[in-house]
Amino acid sequence: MNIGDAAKATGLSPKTIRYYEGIQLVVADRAQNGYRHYSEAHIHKLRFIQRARRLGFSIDVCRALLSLYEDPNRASAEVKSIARKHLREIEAKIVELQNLQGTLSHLIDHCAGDGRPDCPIMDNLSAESSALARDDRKLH
Amino acid sequence: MNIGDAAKATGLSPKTIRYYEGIQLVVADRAQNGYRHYSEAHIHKLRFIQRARRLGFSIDVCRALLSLYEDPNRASAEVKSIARKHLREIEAKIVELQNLQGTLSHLIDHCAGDGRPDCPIMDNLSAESSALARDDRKLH
DNA sequence: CCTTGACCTTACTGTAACTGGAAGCCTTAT
DNA sequence: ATAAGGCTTCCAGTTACAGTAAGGTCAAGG
Repeated sequence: MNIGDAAKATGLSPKTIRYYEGIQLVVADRAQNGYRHYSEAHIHKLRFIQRARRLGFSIDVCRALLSLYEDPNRASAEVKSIARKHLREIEAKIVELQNLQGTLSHLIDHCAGDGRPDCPIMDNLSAESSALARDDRKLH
Repeated sequence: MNIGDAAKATGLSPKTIRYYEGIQLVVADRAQNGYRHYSEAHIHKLRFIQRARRLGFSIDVCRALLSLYEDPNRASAEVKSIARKHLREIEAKIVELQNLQGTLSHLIDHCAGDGRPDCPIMDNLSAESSALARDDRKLH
């Protein structure tokens, strides 16, 4: 399998697959002409990584997961611990974004959105004290 | 005001303030000795940017907001539109993360987390068909 | 006067995870 | 023979900075 076929088989782009080789994540064999050659085992690894990336795991964590994947003596506790850490980070990010969402939608709701310059959003950013600046404090 | 004081006054680091000057966002005056000098107007701008960044606006959008901030003839509709676009992006990101959260916490719940290698998380990543791989499909 | 320490300056590198593009070789079909 | 498409490497760009090095400046103290 050449890189183009490997790309189709894994849902990754050839660019990405080359990048993964560059960082020693999945290193292909080479044909006589210099072309990369991918076996089924390579494809499995790449697919594994693609799925892990889709779940938001960083490349470094993918590397760790991949080595656990290939370790028949792994403890599922280790995998679970990695996943839990990732989950906590995702949850923290969600909370952070929800706070932004609350503040922003509140400001947007109070902006006339017409041709005049007066704008609570701007007032908030410039932090002139205003009714909305005060409201914003309540959001915390 | 030197850059250190400006940093304290705005909550930004000197590095960040220099970076903002490098990208022509807020350009300071210079003293005879080459030191940057910040007026109250500079501080206001920097504070404005700091708040906008805290709300998650990109530097490019901050630039646009800043120019609206300084335009006495601005229409609040324009500000509102920018903010709404940003809010939509935040909301999309929240949904995306919540999907990850759902999938991950589901997988984690079904992982024994003991010393044995069997692990639904790994099964999901390697996409061998399993009860949990099937469960995962239901999550969509 | 000299030193010390706290500032300030520029410039370069590194970060995450790729994507895009240039220049050129290989293969296959017409 | 040539054109199309795929492959190769290498370099640059993305975001928004932070770290570090090498060196100039300033105020205070001995």
